Amino acid sequence: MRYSRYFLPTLREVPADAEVVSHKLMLRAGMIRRVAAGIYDVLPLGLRVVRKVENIIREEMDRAGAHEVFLPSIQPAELWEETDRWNFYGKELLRIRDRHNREFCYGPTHEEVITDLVRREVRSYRQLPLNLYQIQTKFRDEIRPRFGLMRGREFTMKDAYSFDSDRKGAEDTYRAMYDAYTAIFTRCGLDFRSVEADTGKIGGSLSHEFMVLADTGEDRVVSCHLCDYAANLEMAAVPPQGKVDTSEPEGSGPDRVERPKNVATPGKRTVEEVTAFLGVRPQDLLKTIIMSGDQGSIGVLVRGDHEVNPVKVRRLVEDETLELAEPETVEGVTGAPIGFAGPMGLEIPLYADNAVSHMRDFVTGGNAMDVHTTGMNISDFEVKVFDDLREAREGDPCPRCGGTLTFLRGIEVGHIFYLGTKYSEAMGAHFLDEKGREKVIEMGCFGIGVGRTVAAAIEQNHDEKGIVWPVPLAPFSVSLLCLDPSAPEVLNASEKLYDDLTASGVEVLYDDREERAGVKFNDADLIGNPARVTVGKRGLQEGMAEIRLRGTGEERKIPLDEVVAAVREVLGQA
RNA sequence: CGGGAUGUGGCGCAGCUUGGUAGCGCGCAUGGUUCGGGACCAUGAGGCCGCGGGUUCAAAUCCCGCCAUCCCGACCA
Repeated sequence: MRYSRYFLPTLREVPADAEVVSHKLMLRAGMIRRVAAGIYDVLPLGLRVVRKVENIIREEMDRAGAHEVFLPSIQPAELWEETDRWNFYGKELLRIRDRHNREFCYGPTHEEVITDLVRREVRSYRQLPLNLYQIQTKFRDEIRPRFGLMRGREFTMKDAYSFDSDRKGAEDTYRAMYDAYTAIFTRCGLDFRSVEADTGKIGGSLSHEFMVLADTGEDRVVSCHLCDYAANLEMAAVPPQGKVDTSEPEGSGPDRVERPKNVATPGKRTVEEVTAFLGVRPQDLLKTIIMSGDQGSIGVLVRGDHEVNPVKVRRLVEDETLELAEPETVEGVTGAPIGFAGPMGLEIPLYADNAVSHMRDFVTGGNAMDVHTTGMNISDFEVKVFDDLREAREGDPCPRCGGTLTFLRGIEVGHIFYLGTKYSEAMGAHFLDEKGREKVIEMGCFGIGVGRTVAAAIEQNHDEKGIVWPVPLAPFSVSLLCLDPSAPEVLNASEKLYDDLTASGVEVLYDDREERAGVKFNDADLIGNPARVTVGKRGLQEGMAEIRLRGTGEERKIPLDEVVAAVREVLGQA
């Protein structure tokens, strides 16, 4: 591609509304432009990268036996009413009406549409298993779009939906997709981990996320330093330390040494304030967190130095709607403003983290303004269930092998789910098995954020000068710089190299512009193609061009007629 | 949705406090000199100052309303 005829508007200065590096660099490198909040134009250079990711995905999905389809972006409300998601998906679902005033939405995901297709066409076990995927634009009206393609409202996603005749088949499919995802992100040249994940609103019971590791990632990942255990922080299990122990403390009963005693703690609400004021350690304090949801309010008890993990609570209580309670709710339940809640005398069910069972003579809120209670013990209130309810911390033991957990940051680029029959049941997707019995189809769904993968690749691979593309994702393999197009010998040598490289199948961005050398060098660094070939008067006097690697900065002089071979060699190993 | 901030040529910003009809850097165009890491000189094009209303002889500047965008929290690929 001749730069002089290409649409590649690079920017010297960073637009003020970009925050993260990938967003800044995609704007500066002329890959994307903003149209509205969370909605972008993808320019030719950006599209080349997007296509590389898509093609890798296609090849691996096809290899895994999936078939590509193209589904509507506009979907009728009736389908969403069948699964009740028309009600539950909330404001994130962009709803629209057509001229007949019929209700539609712009698809944020395609379970309904695909299940509708399959239920109409599949009636025999002989047609299963079936795995259909799409690479298309979806729209989620995010509360807060940000970070460019990382979290847009309109975005390109690969979604695969699998249909199996039984649970075992579905699990086989799940494993096949897991392997395909591993192959995809490996081929993209990215440093990633697969982690155990929460299934969230999509539902289902088995789930992994694929995380590209980057310090700037929004997600926290825990990983064992000994075994291959890895999980999203919100999923990371904390093994109980010793047996859950709710025995009475020594000297219990009427002649117990410590009795609950109220103390004045004016204005002391946080763990730090209370422990400092009373001169106790954070682990001697019991935090009482009020959560409320559709099924009412509950109290969650964790040690003062621990944090509640809401995902674990929701799963234990089986109420997906549980959230941290509003201040008014807390006052209603405890009779005190936030900061003074305690378990004693509360009339809501109490769930406690395992570690709480080992606490003795601790401090809690006094359920009254400016009051805390000391000398508390578990026998002073009734805990419904002890379970793992807290967030894992760096240094916690691994739930699988007893190793030590470390924390990483990652960007979620893929998510795979075993769905079970949630959608097939709601929508009546049945088939007849070999014995003629009607059964419900087992489903799975498997997503990859294409644009986000591109952004994540940049987050993981850049320096102060610009992008440093992994070879498989680079828009072009080589930036060929003609430093002096007005000098015939330089121009001729450059043109010949461009022709030769192109003829040998190398993707070349040929900078033939009338620009100063510095401009070309800087644009090449910004765009980040893996190799750079420079042709200038200086080298040409010795019959040489220079070849330089974007990643390492390694540079060599190569005789003109050996450049093509050298480039191919370098790309193979870069 | 709550909290914070910002809207001025394509990009980055100043001007606003103290109203007098818009300026700087980059980019763009033309000519010249340059030419291996974002050149220099000269000339020039380009702006409903986010939108609407109000105050005033006069509004980018003061007042009111709206819109848009960005940042921090709850969602997700």
